[in-house]
Amino acid sequence: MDYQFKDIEQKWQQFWADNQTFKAEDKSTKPKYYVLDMFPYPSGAGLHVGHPLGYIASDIFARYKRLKGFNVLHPMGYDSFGLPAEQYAIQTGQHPAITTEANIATYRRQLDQIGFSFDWSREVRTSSPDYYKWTQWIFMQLFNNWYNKDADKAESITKLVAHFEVSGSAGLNAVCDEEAASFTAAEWKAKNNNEQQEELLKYRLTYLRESTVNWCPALGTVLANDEVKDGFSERGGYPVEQKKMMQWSMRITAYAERLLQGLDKIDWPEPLKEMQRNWIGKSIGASVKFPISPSQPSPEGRALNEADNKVSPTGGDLEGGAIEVFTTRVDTIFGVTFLVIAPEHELVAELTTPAQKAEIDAYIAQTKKKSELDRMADAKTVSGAFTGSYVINPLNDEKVPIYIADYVLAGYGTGAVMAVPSGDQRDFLFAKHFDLPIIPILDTQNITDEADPTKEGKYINSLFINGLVYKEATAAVVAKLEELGLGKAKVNFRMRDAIFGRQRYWGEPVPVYFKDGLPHLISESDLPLLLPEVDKYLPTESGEPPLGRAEGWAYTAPSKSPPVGETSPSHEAGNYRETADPVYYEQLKDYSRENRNQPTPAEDILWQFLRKEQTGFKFRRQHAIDQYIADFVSLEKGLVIELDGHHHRLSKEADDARTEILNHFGFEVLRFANDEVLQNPQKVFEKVKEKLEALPERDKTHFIGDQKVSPTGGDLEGADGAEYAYELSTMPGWAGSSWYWYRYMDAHNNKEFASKEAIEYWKDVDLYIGGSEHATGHLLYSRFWNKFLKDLDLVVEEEPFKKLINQGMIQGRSNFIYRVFFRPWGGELFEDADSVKKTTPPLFASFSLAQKIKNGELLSDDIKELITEQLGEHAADKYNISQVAFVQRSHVDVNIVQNDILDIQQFKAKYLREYPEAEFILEKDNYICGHEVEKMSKSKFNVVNPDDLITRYGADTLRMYEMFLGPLEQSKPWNTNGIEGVFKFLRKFWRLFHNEAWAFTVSDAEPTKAELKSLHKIIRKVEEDVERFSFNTSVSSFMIAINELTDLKCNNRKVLQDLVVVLASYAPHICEELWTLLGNQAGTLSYATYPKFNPAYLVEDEFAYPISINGKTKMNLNISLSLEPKDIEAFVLANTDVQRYLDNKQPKKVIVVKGRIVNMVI
RNA sequence: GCUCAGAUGGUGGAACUGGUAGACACGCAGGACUUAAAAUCCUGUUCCCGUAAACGGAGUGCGGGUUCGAUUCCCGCUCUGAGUACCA
Repeated sequence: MDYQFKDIEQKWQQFWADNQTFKAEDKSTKPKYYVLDMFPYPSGAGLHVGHPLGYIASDIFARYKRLKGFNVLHPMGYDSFGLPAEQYAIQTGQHPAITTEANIATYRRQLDQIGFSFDWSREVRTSSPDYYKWTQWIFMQLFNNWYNKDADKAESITKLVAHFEVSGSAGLNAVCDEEAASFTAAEWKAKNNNEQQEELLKYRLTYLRESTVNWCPALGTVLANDEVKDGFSERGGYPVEQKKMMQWSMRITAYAERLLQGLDKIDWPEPLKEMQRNWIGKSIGASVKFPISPSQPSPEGRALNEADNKVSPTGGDLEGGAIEVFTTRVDTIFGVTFLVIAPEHELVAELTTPAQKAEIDAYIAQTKKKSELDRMADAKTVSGAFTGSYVINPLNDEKVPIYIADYVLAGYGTGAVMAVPSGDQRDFLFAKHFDLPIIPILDTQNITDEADPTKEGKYINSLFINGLVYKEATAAVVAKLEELGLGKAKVNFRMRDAIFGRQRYWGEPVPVYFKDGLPHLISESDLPLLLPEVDKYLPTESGEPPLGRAEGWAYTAPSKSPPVGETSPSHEAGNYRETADPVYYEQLKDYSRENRNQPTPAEDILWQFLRKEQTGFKFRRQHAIDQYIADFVSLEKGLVIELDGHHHRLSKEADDARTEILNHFGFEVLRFANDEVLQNPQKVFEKVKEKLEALPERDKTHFIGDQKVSPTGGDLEGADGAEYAYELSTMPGWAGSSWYWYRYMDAHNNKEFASKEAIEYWKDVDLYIGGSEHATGHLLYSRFWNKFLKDLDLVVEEEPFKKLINQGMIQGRSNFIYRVFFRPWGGELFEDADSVKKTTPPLFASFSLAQKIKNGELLSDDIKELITEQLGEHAADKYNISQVAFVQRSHVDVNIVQNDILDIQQFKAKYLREYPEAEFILEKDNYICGHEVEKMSKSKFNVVNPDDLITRYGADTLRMYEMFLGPLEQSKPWNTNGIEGVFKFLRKFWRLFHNEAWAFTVSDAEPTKAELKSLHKIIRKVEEDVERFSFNTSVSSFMIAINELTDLKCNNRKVLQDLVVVLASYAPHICEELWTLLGNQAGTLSYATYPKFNPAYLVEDEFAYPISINGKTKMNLNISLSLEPKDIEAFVLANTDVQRYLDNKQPKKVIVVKGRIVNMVI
């Protein structure tokens, strides 16, 4: 029978599934090998032809390793939490779990038909409770640990508490928040539980802290740095802004050095390692404190500082009297002529003198207006402002002015730099602009036009380092600074802690509840904390994450009532603490602050009337009451004023519910429409005044201290089994993918994330294949979590992925058609030409004709001639051919184009409605399409679906063709054109086993020398190629081998049987079929033995030496390989043809490389 | 700007440690079979000069260098792609 790929492939896929052929053994005497693919997010679009590229490569490798006698773990699963399913849920109301389930089914079907050798018994899904139970469990371990720098590893929080109890914060070398306080053991013991918890939170490896985050309003969530590209969200491309919020973070910075060092020990692509190094961004330098010159720190400075309700961080006040900078060139300290601090620097207000205040305020206002993008675009213009204050250079006592400028970033180093205009180009430009001195500090420096950052030469103008060279000078300066107690050598990292919370629904719930505003872990026995059902997948009306909608989303304390904590810290007094529901307090505080900072125009106007007690009563705006944020409220009178049309306002019912609750808490609600306020604010103001006068004092009995009303209506007070609200954020997408490779080792364990034995057997991933887009996300976080788990002795390897390969991106190859228009004027087609489009029947010109029309080489008359010639006598009549011709290009579905030739029949059927009565002007009887390489996407009609190709050619052909396309790591455009060649090859291979009548026929004769040579060549070649991941070249070699054996008319059983094993990892279905036809037991091929290469079969006794003259090959001569160079030289020189080339002259020199070449110099 | 990767026929690409540049495949051209088309098979196919062949010349982004010999090593440059960016 001819090669019936469809039947064969279905048969074997069924067989593998039924027999669990690829199930890895948990224990084995064989050596282990772990081949892992980056598991996919199951998107609704299904797989396109680019997705399986890496999977095919890893599958070939896994199958090859099985043949080489390894116990191979080759699993697959789904990274099934994520945004698209949730966005879809928001639009349609369909639960993300249902969408995800459906998408996974599609993925599974598509993966199965490619014939992968995955061990599906170990499948994982990050969104399955069995799985995310352990993601939550690992989160809990992170919460329960801190980083001890002395031990250089994570240690239990109980150990930290023990340290505090014995010696307070003294002698502790920990990675922690900057605000961590110093205290003695006695002070520690004097703290109450909440205060202690608050302090411990500053050390935990996952912690809650107010931090500047990337907020994406369109997605309604924060994003990690690696999820933001150029100021836009990676998913969806929405704008991202900076914002302060209470957020969960992961203290990945604790591992910065280990993450950096580990890169040297793993076999990863260099560019990828480089990206991680840049991301970690280690710079070695020094920190220096510049004492503030005692002249005249502004007395109003402090009063003007709005952030009064914040505790000033240590060292951030004038008592210490110094500004700390970080520099990588401490040797240039004598060249410092000014200091620059970030506009957001905490000392700005205090340093600003009254005389400079206006200028500084204006500058700050100006920078605030600039978006991140503007700031980047503006990089070249110099801007800044003088504060009026000075610091003292500690090494030469010079008075140095302090400026603010936005080229200094608040988030890096200390947010302050010492400016050395002679050595740094930005400082140089700044100095020129503000006319500040520029002092050369090295005798080799040339600073006439620009800064010279050289380290060469000897120091000048630099007191005690004059005459020294760079290394000596740096050491001397650091030593001096240390002596003075004003500086020390310091290492800085660019990497920030990773933001961990997401204000979204479809993710792992954080196993945390809040008590007295502090996070507490739930009990381990309550894991998994299941994702609750919600009515909608949107934020609540008060702006809380979707989980805020879940009913009863609260933790029931397992035993007796927890001790009632102290009331809020004093600096919160006078705020809305007393009216807000304490459970939501922290969150509400953030949202209300955000709202205050972004008032709507109507709010702004109304506020002008209500502020400063103009009504006779004090009003607060964006004030939290219970779970809501009121637009304006008078607490004395209990009057809430609400404006409609604020961005988070939803429906009438919601408003009514809100009014009811507010009434319940003793508030009257007054509502105004935005337009009312905008059109007649005076009238609104009068109404407010009237109402205030009519109202009695508010009844405050609802809010007494921390005695609270539960958000769900139940009464918490003092009862056993009291309820505390759960965290409302969920975990980010990278949580589940940061440890999944361990779950595959022991996927069904319900006692541990994976058993000790399983981890000790499988250890780590030997080969990991995936895209480089995960360089600073998944791959960095995974290394971080792995190191953490290693510190806890839960895993055995420091690095999770020994070898990693990035498969290249498959780009799309779009095809274009060219529509011809005629109209009275020429040039491009604009939108206004719609009428022309509609009234003219579609006429398309083949590619090169279209080019000629575009270039004016083919005019209307020529076109008419072509139409008449190709379409008939009067065909041209329906076009306005007397007018000027021009063309418009549009995408055409690549699936109806083959080798750039358009299938006109299919086109007419497909585009019947869009282009009725379409006509085509052909070249050489074909319609040739234009082409271009673009991203593969639906909108470009260039998506090639693997299903179609499998239907047409089969999975084996697809697998081999994807490999044949080019080197695995290289990005390349998809082009289906060559696939026929691979298909022909497989047919030819099938043919070897069959006679003319397609009957299976093999001979049992002894193989000939030539047959064995071909066979062993390919045995060796595939071995070499697979080991170095050069899959494309082995496909070529297979073709060569089959071509040779076809020429030899080989149907020798021994040769063919080995050949089947060699090809089996590339084209498993056809090989399984032939393997059984050869008389082997079905299904044994996957665990057969790879044939042993025998070099004896490749030994030649002659070699066709290339004979070259002056390096140019002239001819070949067959010479016995037993001849030594001397004899070869004599033999070659004796040859008459050689003599002819030499013109009978004696060559100056003859080079003979045995088995390679003969070269003569004349 | 910085860092990294890359540049070879009409196309995808091969040439592994410096040793016959263009393997393998697509495409194209010609031919066989066929009433015809498809499919299949055969031959040719880097470019230039030459009627064809023999033969000759050029040739791996550009310019130089090392070498008997360079796609491969070194120096300088151009272009393309990726990452990153006032990081002190």
